[in-house]
Amino acid sequence: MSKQMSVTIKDVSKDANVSIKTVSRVINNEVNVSEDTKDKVLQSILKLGFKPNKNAQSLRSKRSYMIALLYDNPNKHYLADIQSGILQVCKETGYNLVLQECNYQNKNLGTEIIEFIRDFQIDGLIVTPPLSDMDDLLASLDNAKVHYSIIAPSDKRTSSSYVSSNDYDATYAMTNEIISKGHANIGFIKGHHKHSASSLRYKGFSDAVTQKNIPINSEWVKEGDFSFDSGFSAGLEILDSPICPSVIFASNDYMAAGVMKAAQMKGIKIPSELCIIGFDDSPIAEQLWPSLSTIRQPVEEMACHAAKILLGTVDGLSEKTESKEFKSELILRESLINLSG
Amino acid sequence: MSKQMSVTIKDVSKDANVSIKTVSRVINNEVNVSEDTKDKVLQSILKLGFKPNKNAQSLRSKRSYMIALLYDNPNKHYLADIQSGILQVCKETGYNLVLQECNYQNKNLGTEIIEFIRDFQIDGLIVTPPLSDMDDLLASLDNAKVHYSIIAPSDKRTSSSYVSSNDYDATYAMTNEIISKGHANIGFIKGHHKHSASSLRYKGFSDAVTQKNIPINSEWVKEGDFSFDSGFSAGLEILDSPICPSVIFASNDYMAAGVMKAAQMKGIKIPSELCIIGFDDSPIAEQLWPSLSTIRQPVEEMACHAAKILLGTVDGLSEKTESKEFKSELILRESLINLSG
DNA sequence: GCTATTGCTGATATCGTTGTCAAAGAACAT
DNA sequence: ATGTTCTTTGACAACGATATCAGCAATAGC
Repeated sequence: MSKQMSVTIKDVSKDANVSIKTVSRVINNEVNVSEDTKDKVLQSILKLGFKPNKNAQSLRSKRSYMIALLYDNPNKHYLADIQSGILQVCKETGYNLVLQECNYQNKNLGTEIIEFIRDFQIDGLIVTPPLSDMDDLLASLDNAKVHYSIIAPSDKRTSSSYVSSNDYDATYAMTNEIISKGHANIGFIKGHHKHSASSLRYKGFSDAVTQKNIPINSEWVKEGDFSFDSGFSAGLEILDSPICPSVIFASNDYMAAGVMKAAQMKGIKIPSELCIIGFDDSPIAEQLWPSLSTIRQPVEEMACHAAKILLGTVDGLSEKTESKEFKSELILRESLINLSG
Repeated sequence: MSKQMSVTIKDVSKDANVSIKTVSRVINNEVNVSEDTKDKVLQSILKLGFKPNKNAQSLRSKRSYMIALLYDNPNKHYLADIQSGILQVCKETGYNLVLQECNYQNKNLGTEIIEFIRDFQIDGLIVTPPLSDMDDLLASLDNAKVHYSIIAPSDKRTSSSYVSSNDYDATYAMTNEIISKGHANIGFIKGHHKHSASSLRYKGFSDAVTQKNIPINSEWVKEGDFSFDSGFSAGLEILDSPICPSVIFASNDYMAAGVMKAAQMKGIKIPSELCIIGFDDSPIAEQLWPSLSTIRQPVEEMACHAAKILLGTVDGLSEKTESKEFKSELILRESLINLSG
């Protein structure tokens, strides 16, 4: 059980009385190995507890069984969800996940990533927002023939694999929900301008109100950056307007939480005097009081799928998985009620 | 610039007109290379843009330049902070970080981890709570001569490297702060019983009140598991008592947030009718209204230090870094005020 | 002046796999 | 019986680095 030196392919080949190449064939599930020898080899592998040395495999076959996650500082819960989604798939397939924090303002990002991939023979990448929309980065990757899959790119690319969510449809639907509750004075806080989701979410909102002939009051539309603080200050500004909206729809839950704090500090009662809507269904949504109406995205599932796509292309063996758009779900909680006035 | 094939040590040796071993010597900063040849080789390396192949290095030298983070599902912000701390050091030193999610109830954890390390030739581990206190796991690691450093173990081990925080002192100090504000009816919500921090924090609290001759009302002491929900239900229970405490001290901010929601739902005003204290200074502490008094631990810094310790032992070259206890800081915000009644 | 030590260098084996290619044997067609 | 194809197998090179060890100067010690 507690062997000091690890068992190599050579030991197996001796034990099974075949050549090392044949053992290699069995390990890699190659064709043209007779059932008999295959069994024999598998027996020996089991008996000796042989595990192929990944570094030797990588060196020879130029594959590392490692994929990397590229991210730039999105919110931590989002990142954590992404990670667990990917790790699930990794666990099943024997791959490992390496983290690579990036700075999207870094001019040499493409070059550095490619260097990193070469250094460690990384088999593939999963790219998360806001990197998902950096065309030059993606072009570099394409150029270097790096396998990757993208989470939530702004435009559905035909060239590469991605998973996306229906941000537009979701905000559109939520806006109609708000309107159906009798609200007509609606504020909106946009997300970080570099994230493609920001414009999609705003468009879903603005299309919905426009179609119902509700005017957009520009005083009630602010731009944040998805952080609590930006939501807080945007909230303060909006609530300083001569006339306040009866709803503020923030592009994510953290900004919504910021708005809630701003309102509470000003003594504005939620939801009776002001309704608040978020996006993402972060844990905080349920933890606030009153709890936050929001839109749930299956982030973990999306990441899971992105990993499957990636490994499908990397690992010829597993079946190919297709790009997919995930559907969001409206979560109605205490922070949105019928207009009382 | 866009070489198709990568440059190998052989190419460098040809270009510099020395043996490959000499190039290897230069790469690894070995002694006994004359300045002249060293310069020559460095020139060639620069000129050709040579980067050693990590897999070949690993295969031969049994080092992977990868360290792994072992964790079991602590809260996501905590984990994210830990990750960024480690990644900082990794970036400086050229190491990479691999994630390894564990289940502390897994009977074979030790064996599996060691297998994982062997498979990928992982150079070292950073162990986070609650795994930090699993003696059998640590024993397996010791036994297999795995390098590791521990974040926040319960007892300061002499054998291995660790970073710890002064949980006991911090809760002790905070409790005195509470008492000095005139409070004598104090509730406490313990953390997950498997986390060593839980007992330390409780002990800091109980010692402080006992020393001031303040009795502990067992109805006001509940056990949670560090989650929002557990704090919420513990909060509800405590606030259902015939007499309510004037302060509830929760062992982390999430549970404190749960208590806050429970109080708000019951119409109890914070902080005038109930003060709430948390621990960790999670982002949520500042986002709540009223904002939460809490204790700040330099988690990221601690992780940073743990990584330095680990790499110090793994990588003989860099200087050794010592185990260290980090000091926490009391953060006093709106949720704690002088007893008004 | 002769041996011992030290500093620097290179030829070659080696790590543990996979890739190449050729050969042996079975199956089939002529 | 002979040639052709297909399946199964193994010998050996290769991946790109480090380790070992030996060799050759140059210096030190006596």
